[in-house]
Amino acid sequence: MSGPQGSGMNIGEIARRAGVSRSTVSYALSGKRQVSDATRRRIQDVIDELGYRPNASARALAEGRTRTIGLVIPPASKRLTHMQLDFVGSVVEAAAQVDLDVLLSPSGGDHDRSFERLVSESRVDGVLLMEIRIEDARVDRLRDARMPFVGIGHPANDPQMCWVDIDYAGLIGHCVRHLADLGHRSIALLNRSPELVATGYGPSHRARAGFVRAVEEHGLKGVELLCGDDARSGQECIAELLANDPGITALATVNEAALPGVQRALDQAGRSVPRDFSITGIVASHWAEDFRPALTAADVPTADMATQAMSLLVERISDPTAPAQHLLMSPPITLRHSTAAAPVPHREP
Amino acid sequence: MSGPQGSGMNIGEIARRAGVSRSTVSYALSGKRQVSDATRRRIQDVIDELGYRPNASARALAEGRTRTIGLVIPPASKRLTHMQLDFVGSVVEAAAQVDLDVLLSPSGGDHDRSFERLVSESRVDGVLLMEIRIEDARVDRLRDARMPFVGIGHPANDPQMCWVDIDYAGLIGHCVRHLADLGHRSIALLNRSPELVATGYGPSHRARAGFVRAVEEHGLKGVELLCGDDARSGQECIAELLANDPGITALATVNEAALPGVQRALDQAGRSVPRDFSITGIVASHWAEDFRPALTAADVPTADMATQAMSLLVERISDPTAPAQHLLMSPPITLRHSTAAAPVPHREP
DNA sequence: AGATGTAGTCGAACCGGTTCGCGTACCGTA
DNA sequence: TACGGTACGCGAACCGGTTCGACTACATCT
Repeated sequence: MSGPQGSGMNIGEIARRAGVSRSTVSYALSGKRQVSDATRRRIQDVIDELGYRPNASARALAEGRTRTIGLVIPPASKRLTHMQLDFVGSVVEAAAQVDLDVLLSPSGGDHDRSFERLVSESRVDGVLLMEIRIEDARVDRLRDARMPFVGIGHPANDPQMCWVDIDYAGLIGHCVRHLADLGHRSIALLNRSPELVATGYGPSHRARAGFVRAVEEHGLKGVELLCGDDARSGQECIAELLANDPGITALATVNEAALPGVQRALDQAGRSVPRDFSITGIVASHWAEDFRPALTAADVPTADMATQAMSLLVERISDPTAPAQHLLMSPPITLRHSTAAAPVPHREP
Repeated sequence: MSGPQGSGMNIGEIARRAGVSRSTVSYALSGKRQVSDATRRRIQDVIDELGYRPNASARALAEGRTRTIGLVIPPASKRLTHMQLDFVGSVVEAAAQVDLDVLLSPSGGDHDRSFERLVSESRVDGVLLMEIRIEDARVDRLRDARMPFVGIGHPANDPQMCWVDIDYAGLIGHCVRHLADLGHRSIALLNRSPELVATGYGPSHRARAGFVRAVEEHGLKGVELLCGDDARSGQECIAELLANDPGITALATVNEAALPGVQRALDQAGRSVPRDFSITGIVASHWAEDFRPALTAADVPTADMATQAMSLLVERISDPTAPAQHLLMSPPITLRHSTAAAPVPHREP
């Protein structure tokens, strides 16, 4: 019934009460050797009666694995985006599916105590690394320590590393093409904050690259906006855009948190979506559906990514020498109601 | 330099290379007994050279504590609110401050494997329990297992339990008084989702109680709205409210996630804030500042709460017999720009 | 000089599991 | 009846730390 905290509740005690040796109890529990039905039942009865659960630390010490993985998240000071939050939730759920626990480590800087504990004290069997920068010292640190890990996102060209990522460049390319097909000639990219971009945040750089390339390919005019990850910044950014570049008729965004502000700025400028202005981008699906009108966008499949990353990690833990795998996900653009044909240009008479 | 994963890197190896016994290395590291400067230096040199870090499981087993706490969060399926997210971040940060790691356990239901592991396998030294319901089996389970824990939120009257919470009833009372002082006579409470309220979610019930009481005290008309935790629901809710009860001139909210929708509904109805309609409530500060106009609201001090909860937990871990403490936080209402004097009633001639 | 104290170190036991090698009882078979 | 195989269980070693008691060498006090 109750927990094993207080009293001397351990495998030896179970063994004593069941009249067998400690090893027999262990085997009865793990099934790694045969134990007679009668004995097993007797042991099980004692266990059920006392509510015994094996001590995790002792087991980890003996087995040489902790049944725990580390999840390295951006530090709390930089507020997590909703997408990241979703991802954390999905990871925890995916881990629970395979009976793994998740240890959280907030680490942006490189010489982080919590991160160091993770890699060097055998606290976890493997690590999921979020918000990887294009040059990222933590990747080297993990490799150095021979700690199995999978990146959520990927650094610059590193074929030995295992990761799952979203194809920001390709997806933004699709968004641009979609807008071009609708007749838009001048469009903007709403990117993340200048600080984040400056640290070499992969998705921002790749979104930019995809944008520049696609804009060129379709012969469009393109403007990139660096915008803080909050509604206020979004409002300011878009207000400024509309003032300076009134010819812009569409927006592709990778900055979800700014969306409420985008909406306000458009409202204030009297631009109605999608009649006067189209919006699309890469957005977690519930944000897309929270927007009015619902956003036509590439829905980030956070749950999928988490599951994939987890199974990659599990595989990597069981066989660290296996060849590295990369998964570049490219979810389709879901058509909703925020994009439409470009407005007919207002010609001066 | 590198980590201790691969090779036989343990305290015995350090001892051998430094030419001392294992216990001496242990004492040199912990400082629990005197070790001569010369020896200590020699040991430290070896450690630095090899990059040794003690194995966490072994240490936990020997010391009888894991230096890890569990954070029980609502399951991922129910999307976490921004406030909860903030809180998770703050907790992790507060834990890092005192060199504790955080193990995440998503658990809403009662017979959760991950939760059970937490309480019964000695995986953590203590637990922080989020989203406590008014009747909550997990509280009993933790007490049963003699696991030190602190609630974020509190169940019905339970003086032995240790918790930190926000004074929803009192704060909503303050909000109502603030609105009454401004001359509003008909106001609404924007509460959380019907499902959540049905499960006996404390804050919702206490907010309701505080609202009902204050409305009565000030002789106002009050309407309670149960509203899903997302912008869409917020929009529908408020649209309906404005249609059915056009006399309502102000809103107190405990539902942050619905705010963007609230804004849209008011815009569509042509009500301008704060001229035609006032809004206040209990809101994480950055949401309050993301709103336009910025919200006059009681800012939830998530970082504070996390720090307080953490220190309570640390204390409880070191002395489980200490008397239980409760902390009912009541942050002041920050005056911003979303409330103003009630509009002059439109009299029919 | 002998008694006393103290700083520094060692060896062994312990934390609570897992795993390996071996012994024994019982089975069927030659 | 002797033999080999199998099913079952035991004891001991091990995982990598911490901690306690004891021992040594040397300084101090009387």
